[in-house]
Amino acid sequence: MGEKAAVRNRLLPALGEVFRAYGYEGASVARMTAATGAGKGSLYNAFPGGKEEMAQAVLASIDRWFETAIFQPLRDDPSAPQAIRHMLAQVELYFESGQRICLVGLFALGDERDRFATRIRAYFATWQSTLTQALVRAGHPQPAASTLAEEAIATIQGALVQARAMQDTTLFPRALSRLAARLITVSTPEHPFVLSPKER
Amino acid sequence: MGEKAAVRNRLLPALGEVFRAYGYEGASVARMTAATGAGKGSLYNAFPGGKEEMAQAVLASIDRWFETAIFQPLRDDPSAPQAIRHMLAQVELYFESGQRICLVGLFALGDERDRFATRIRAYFATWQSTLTQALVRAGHPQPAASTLAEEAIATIQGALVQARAMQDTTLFPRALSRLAARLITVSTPEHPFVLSPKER
DNA sequence: ACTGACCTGTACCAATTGGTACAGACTACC
DNA sequence: GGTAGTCTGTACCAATTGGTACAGGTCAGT
Repeated sequence: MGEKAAVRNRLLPALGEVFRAYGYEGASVARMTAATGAGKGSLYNAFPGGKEEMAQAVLASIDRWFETAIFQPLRDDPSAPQAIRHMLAQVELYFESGQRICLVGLFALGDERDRFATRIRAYFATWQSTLTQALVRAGHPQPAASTLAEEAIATIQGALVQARAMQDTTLFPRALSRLAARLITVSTPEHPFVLSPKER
Repeated sequence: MGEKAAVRNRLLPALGEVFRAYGYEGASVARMTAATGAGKGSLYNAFPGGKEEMAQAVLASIDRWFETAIFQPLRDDPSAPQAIRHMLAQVELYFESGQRICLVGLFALGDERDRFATRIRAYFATWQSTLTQALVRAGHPQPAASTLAEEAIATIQGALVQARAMQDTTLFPRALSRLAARLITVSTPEHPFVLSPKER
C-alpha cells in the first residue's frame, strides 16, 4: 500500500523544519518526535534507514516542490519573463520573506554535503540551467544568461544568510526585487539590450 | 600572564575548522581534542566555559582578522578602489577560493544564531558600513553605495554556498571578479556614473 | 468474528555527549 | 632546591545519542 508513503508525507514538513533549525547533526530523534508528535516507533517504521533516510526524503520532497513550482514553469511557460517573475514570487513565499532558510544550502555548507552530494548538486544545477533557459527566451544573450542565472542563485542564497544574520525581515524581499530588475529586461529579439525599468 | 591567552590562540585555528566542518552542534569535544591534539584537560583549562566559550573565542578571532585585514583598509586606505580590490583579494585568500566556508554565515543559519546574535550581526553590519564608506569614496552616489555593499556581501556569502554545493572550485573566484567589475568604477567626483571597464 | 498485516508507544541498548575531579607533571620565582 | 601555581592526561559522571525489540493496538479483507 501507499499507506506508509502517506505517513511519510505527513511527517516530512515537520522533519524538514527540524533539519532546518538544527542542521543534520543537531537534528536528534528526540527533537523529531517532539516536532512531529509521532513516537519513535512510528518514525523508524516510516523511515527504516533512520536519520539519513529522513534527510533524503526531506531533500527529495524539496526537489519535488521546486520542480513543479519553479523549474517546470521556467521551462514551459510561454512567457519567459512571467515565469521568472513567478519564480521570484514563489521563492519569496517559500522562504517566508527570508525568515526560513534553504535546507539544501545549509547541507551544502557542512560535512553532510558529501553524504547528499548528488542531490545537492542537482538542486543547484537544475535551478541554474532552467533559469538560464528562461533568461535566453526572455531576450538575454546566451553566455550572459548563464552568468546571470548563477549570480541570481548566489544572490538568493546569500540574501537568506544575510537576512538571518541581520535579523532584518525587509532585506530578502528587497534583494528579490532588485533581482527582478536585473533579470527581466524590456528588450525585444531585435534589440536585446539589458535595460532596467529605471533607465528607459 | 598572557600564557593562557597564548594557549587559546594556539588552539583557535583548529577549533575554528571543527566548527566550520560540523557546525555548532556537531562540534563534539572528541573532535576538538582530535583536531587540536590537546587533551580534554587542556581544552577546559583554556576555555572554562566549554563549547560556548570556544565558539565565542573563535568568532572573536574572526572578527579581529576581518577588522585588521579588511575593515580598517576600507576605512583608512587613501585609495578607496585599491582598498576594495584588496578586500576582494583577501576574501579570496581567506575562503581559499571558495573551498572554505564562512563560519559566521553558517552560525547565522542555525539555531545557534540567537546565542551569538550580537557578534554575528556586528560582523555583517560592520562589513556593510565600511564597504559602503569605501564605495562612496570611490565615487558611487550615497544611496546606491549602501545597496551595492549589501549586494556584494550577499553575493560573497551566496557564492560560498553555491561553490560548495556544486563542488566547483572556479565558481567563487569568478563571482569575485564579477564583483570587482561592479564595485570599482572609473568615475570621477564630477562624473559619478557607474561604468564597467568593458563599457568605456 | 477471525485473521493477518501494519502501526506505534515503551523499554531497552551500547556508544557518545558535554562536563567535572583530580593526581601528577611541569614551570617560574625566590 | 623548595614551593606555589599552572598545566594536562585519565578516570569518571549523568544525560543524551541513534537505533532495536517487541508487545499490544488498529484496521482491512474475508
